[in-house]
Amino acid sequence: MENTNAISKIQDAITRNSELFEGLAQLYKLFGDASRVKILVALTQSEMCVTEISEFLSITQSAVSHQLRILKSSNLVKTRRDGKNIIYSLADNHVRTIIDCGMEHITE
Amino acid sequence: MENTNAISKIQDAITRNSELFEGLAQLYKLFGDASRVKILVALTQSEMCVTEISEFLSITQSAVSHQLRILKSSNLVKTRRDGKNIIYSLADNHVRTIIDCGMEHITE
DNA sequence: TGAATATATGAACAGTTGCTCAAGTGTGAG
DNA sequence: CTCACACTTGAGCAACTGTTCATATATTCA
Repeated sequence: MENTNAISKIQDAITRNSELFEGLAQLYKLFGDASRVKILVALTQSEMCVTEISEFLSITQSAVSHQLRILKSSNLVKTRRDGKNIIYSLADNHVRTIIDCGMEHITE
Repeated sequence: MENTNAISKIQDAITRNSELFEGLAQLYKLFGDASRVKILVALTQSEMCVTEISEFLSITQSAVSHQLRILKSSNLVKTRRDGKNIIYSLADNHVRTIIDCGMEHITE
């Protein structure tokens, strides 16, 4: 049964790299919420402060702040202070790539 | 304030395409679970039946079946029957691309 | 310093998710 | 037909998520 054998090699590989795929799922979970995706998409275009973001999402500033905290602690966005404002921007270019990748699947 | 104006254009664009980004989030939600990611990764290597999948995930065959139903109704996987078995495979190549895309972010 | 603005944080709560268990459907072998 | 095997389905439930509300912190300006 060489076919079954090939499959058990795949299964082994996945079992061995279990943590890696859990990390992958964890990453995708961040993109799996409409508010967060919209925030990230907005930030691909320009850096923004919290108030600006909460203006176009129909959720409170508090909710935006909660989401931004999640995105920041996952290193998808970074911050800098500008007077009273805290300006959020993408931490790296992977975010753009990942969004584009998903968009391609959807808009086909 | 031309900068604020630029930002409100971004905000408009996101508000107008709101449904699109909700779809994007919906897509990523599918990849946002370790069991599902592992299933999808396995299927990038070879088609497999339900029992084979449940062998390397430490969850019951029933749980696998539930997840496969989600993946199938979202058109990420397709099925064919072979005797008593139902063989699952990827519905298209976007799944591979999306997984690769995420892996690149993680393994840096 | 005190008021106003911008953001963060914690508690609480409704909605969702992924699992298990039990029971069901479908297929092939004897 | 009946039994065994492969898979599906629905109910139930514990855990998790995203939001709101109330409150706290930080900065600027008068």
